[in-house]
Amino acid sequence: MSAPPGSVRLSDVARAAGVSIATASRSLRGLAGVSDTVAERVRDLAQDMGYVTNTYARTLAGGRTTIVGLIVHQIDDPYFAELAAGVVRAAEEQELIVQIGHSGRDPERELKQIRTLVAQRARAVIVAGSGYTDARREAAARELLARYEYVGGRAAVVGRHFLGVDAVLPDNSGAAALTARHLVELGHRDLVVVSGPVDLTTVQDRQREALAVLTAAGARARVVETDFTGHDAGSATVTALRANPEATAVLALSDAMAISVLTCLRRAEIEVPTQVSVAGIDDVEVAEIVSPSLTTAAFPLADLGREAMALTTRPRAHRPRRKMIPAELIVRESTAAPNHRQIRAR
Amino acid sequence: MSAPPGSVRLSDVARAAGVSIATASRSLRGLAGVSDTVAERVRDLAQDMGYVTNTYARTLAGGRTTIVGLIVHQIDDPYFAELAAGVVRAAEEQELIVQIGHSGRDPERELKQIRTLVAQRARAVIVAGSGYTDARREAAARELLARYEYVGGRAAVVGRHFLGVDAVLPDNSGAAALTARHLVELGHRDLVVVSGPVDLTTVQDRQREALAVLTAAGARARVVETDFTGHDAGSATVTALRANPEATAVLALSDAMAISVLTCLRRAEIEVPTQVSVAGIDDVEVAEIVSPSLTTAAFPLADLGREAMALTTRPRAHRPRRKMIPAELIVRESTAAPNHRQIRAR
DNA sequence: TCACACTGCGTAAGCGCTTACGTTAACCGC
DNA sequence: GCGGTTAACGTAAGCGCTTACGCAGTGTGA
Repeated sequence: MSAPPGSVRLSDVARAAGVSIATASRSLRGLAGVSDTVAERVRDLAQDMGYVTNTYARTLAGGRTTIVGLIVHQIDDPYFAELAAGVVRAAEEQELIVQIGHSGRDPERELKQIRTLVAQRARAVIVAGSGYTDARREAAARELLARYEYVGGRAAVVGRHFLGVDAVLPDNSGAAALTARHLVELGHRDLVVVSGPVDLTTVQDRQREALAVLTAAGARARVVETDFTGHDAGSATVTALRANPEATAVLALSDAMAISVLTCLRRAEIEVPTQVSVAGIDDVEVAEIVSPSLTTAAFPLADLGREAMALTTRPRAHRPRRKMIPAELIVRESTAAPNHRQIRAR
Repeated sequence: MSAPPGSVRLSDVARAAGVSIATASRSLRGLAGVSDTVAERVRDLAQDMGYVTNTYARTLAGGRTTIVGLIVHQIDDPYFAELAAGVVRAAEEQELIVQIGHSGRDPERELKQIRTLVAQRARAVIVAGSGYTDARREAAARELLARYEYVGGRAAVVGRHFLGVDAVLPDNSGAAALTARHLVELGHRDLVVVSGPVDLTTVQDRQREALAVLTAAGARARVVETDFTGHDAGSATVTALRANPEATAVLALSDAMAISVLTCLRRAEIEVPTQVSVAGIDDVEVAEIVSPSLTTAAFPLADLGREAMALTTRPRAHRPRRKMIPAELIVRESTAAPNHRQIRAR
C-alpha cells in the first residue's frame, strides 16, 4: 500500500515553511534549538496542510512508538474484557493506542505475542492473566521482558508474580479465603470446589487457600477439575453433586465457572441457594445480573487494567513494583445456610 | 527506544546464510527468484536465530502492514466484545494483528481513530457499530474511507449502511419485527418499548420497525428513551411501568437494555414473565445466563466480526458488497402470554 | 553455433523520519 | 576589538527493510 496521494510529508511542510526538515522536525516535536517564531510557523503550516507523522518512519529513525501491547488469555472472557476496558481507557488519556493479542492460555503463543510486540517497539507491554506453574515457561517470558526493559521498554503484568517486572497482583489467596470462610461461617461442612487447570498459578493459589481454610474448619472438600473458561464446569459439578448428595455448597474458583454452575443447576432443577449454595471469585459484571445473583470475592477489574497502565507510564523502579489488590466479599443471593434438603441422585 | 541488543536483523540472517539481504528478504517473503534450497536454508536460519521482521522498516520500505484496525463504540459492551473476539480470531488465522480503538459513540473520536489507522497504513479497518443519522458526520467518515481504499486499503463496516465500503449488515428491522411479532402473538396489546438515542441508525431502524409491527397489530406502544448502554434503561422502564400498570410487556431494543430491565424489575419485585414479559435484541451470551433467561432476536455476533474480517481480505469489488445477516428468534423464559395481573403503582 | 530467454542472485536506491555534528552569526565581558 | 559562548539553524548519516535493475550462468530452438 502506497502513501495516500497528496499525503504531505515532513519535507513538504519544511519546504513550505522555508526551513530544513531538521528544523521542521524539531519544531513539531517541541525540541530546543528553534526560535519560537519559526516553530510556530511550522506548526501552523503542518496543521493547515493536514500533515500526519508517518509512524513507521519516525519509529525506524529512533522515535518512540505510541503503541501499548496488551496480552490476554481470552478476549471474550468477561474478566479480560473488563480489564481490557480499563487499559484502553487509561491508554487513551495519554493518546496511546492499545494493541490486543490473545494467547488462548498457550505459553508458546504468549511468547510469540510478546516477541512481536517487542519487535514492534511497543512503548509498553502488559501481560494479563494467570502465570504458568511450569517455571521453564515462565523463564522464557521473564528473559524476554527483561531484555525489553533493558532497552527502555516498559512492562507490567497483572496477576503473575515471577516475571521480574512491575506487577498488579489481585490477592487470589485472599479472595479464595474470603469465599471459603463465608461458606464455612454459613455452616457448610461438605462442599465441592470447582477448580481449573492447575498449571495456572491463579488456580493453584486459589485452590490451595480455599482448601486450607475449608479443612482447617473441619469441612470436607471435593475438588472438581475443569477448564477455566467454565465451559463444562457446570455439568461436571452437577455430576459431582449427584454423586455426593450430602454436599451443600459449591465454591467455584472463578465467576465464569460459577455462572456455568448456576446455569446447569437450574437446568437440573437443583435450587440455589436452598439446596446448594454457590460462590465464585472475580465479580465480573454478570455476577450481579444472573439470578440468583452470585456471591463472590470482588476484584475491581477495570482498575486492575488501569493500574497496570499507570505502572508502565512511570519510569522503571530499581526493584519491580508490586501493587497488591485486595478482594472484597460481596454477598448476594446465591449463598445461604445449608438446610440439608437432599439432592436426589439420578 | 533502541533495538534490543543482540536483536537479529535481516542482514544478520543473510550473512549467516551467505547470501545478500535481497535474497534473504525474498526467501522469507516466499517470492520468486530464489532457489528452493537457498530459500529453505534462509528460513530455517531465521527461525533458529529468532529473527522477527521489523515492521516499521518493512512498512516504510513499501511493504504491507499486518495490522487490522477495529473501531468499536464500547469495548466492554458484550455486543462488541463478542464481535471483537470474532475479528481477532479470524485475523490471527492470517497472522494479522488487531488494533482496537473505541469511539464511545462520539463521531469525532471515531474520525480521529480512522485517521490514525490510515496514517499507520493499517492493512484494513473495520468500523463496527451503529451509524449516525446525521448525514454530515457520516460523510466525513465516508470520504476518509474512500480515500483509504483508493490507495489500496481495505475497509469494512458492521451494521452501518452509508459508508460506501463492504458491509456486514445485521438485519435490525427484521430483528425488531421478530420480537415485536412474538409479543403480539402471545397476546400483548399494551407495551413499553425501551429505546436508545435516536441519532443512531440502529436504534432508529429497530424502533421504527417495532412500532410499525405493534401498531399494525392494534397494540399500544409507549417509547422510553434511554442511553443505549442500558445503564439507566432499567429504572426508567420501571418508572414507565408504574405509570402505566396496564402494560404487559417490555420490548427492549438491545439485550444490554433488556438485561438492565430484568435486573431492575427483580429489584422492584415485579415478576417476569408472570407480570410483564421482556424481550431483547442481539443475543449476547449473558442473555442465556440471566434468570429468567431472555427471549431475544439473535445475531451471531462473533460471526459478524468474522465476516467483516473475511470481506477485508478479499479484493475490493466494483460495488461495495453487502452481506445481510438475518436474525433468529430465540424464545426463552422471559416472555409469556399476558395474564393481566396488575402492577401496583407505587 | 549463436541469439534469446530464463533463472538465480547481488547492487544500490530509496521509504520518511531523527539526531549527531558542523556551521554561521550574534552576543558577551574585558 | 578579540577569543569564547551560545542560539539557531543546516547537512548528512543512518534506522532495517523492499524492490527495480543489472549481470552472470544455464538452457532452448533454429
